[in-house]
Amino acid sequence: MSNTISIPTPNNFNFRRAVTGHGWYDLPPFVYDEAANKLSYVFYSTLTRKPEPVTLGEGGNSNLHISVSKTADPDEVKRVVRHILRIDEDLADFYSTVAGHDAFCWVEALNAGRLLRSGTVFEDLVKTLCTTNCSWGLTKIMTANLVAKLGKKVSGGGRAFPSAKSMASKPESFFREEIRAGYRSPYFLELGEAVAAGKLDPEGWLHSELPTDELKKEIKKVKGIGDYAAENLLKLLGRYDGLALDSWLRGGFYKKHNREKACPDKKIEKHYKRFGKWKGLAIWCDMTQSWFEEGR
DNA sequence: GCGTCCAGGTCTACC
DNA sequence: GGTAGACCTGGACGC
Repeated sequence: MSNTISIPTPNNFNFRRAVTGHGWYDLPPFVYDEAANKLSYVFYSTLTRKPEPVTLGEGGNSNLHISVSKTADPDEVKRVVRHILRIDEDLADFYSTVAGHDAFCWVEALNAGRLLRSGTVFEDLVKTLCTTNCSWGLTKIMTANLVAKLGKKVSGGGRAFPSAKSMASKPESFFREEIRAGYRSPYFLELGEAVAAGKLDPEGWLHSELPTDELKKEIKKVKGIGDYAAENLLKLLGRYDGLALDSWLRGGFYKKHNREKACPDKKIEKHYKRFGKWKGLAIWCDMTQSWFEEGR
């Protein structure tokens, strides 16, 4: 790497919180150096037709510094980085929605609410599938295996997330035995084949004009994607209408708002209903408040 | 070291 | 629409 690109960031943008406000930074090909506050990532360039490593860090004066290879296309790098860190996402309406609620007064002050996402919707979809019905530890194992065993290698080290084509080229047994995906194995293969054949276009969901309910139905057509997974992906697409309830969020809600007792999901829905289309982001901020208090 | 149990979200069959 | 059981893994636990 020898070129440095700078891009300006909004006033309410905090690099460390934009990276660590969501667990994705812990999944390859992301590598986060907490001490240096630098985030490395490898994306597959559609222009140079090869994996391009980037390293992001704060540059001062509201700028983000990006270290890239000499061969990388600067405009493509900027586009990918802006997408990953959601630099162009306008959270003003979210901040004004939560501003009137005492428990959320910290949210805007600490620039919370930017959820790190991958370079492509396909990558986020596969990673979301890796989060279903398993521990975070197993999610990391499956993601690491996918990158290590199927991702295109960078000459200087590191790998990109595998393409749909490379996933489609492997038998189901590969996902079962090498990725440790278990019963999800046929789902990975089916997804890779559908995207590689052009029958499914996850990237199109990013700018879909479908109402969220309709888009959720489309996303749920992917085998292995249910309510939680679809709503989680919708959050990464910038739609926060759904809570994406999983056991971790439910447990956090019981602890914080229900005297550590389990309750029906409807009660959780009712609690966040006041935040309207932002309720999915509101519950995420509410449940991760301690992360910010710990200095993330 | 081995066996057992559990958590985790979705699918399918069934009512 | 709601429910039960199966799916599969890693980790915790007891022996």
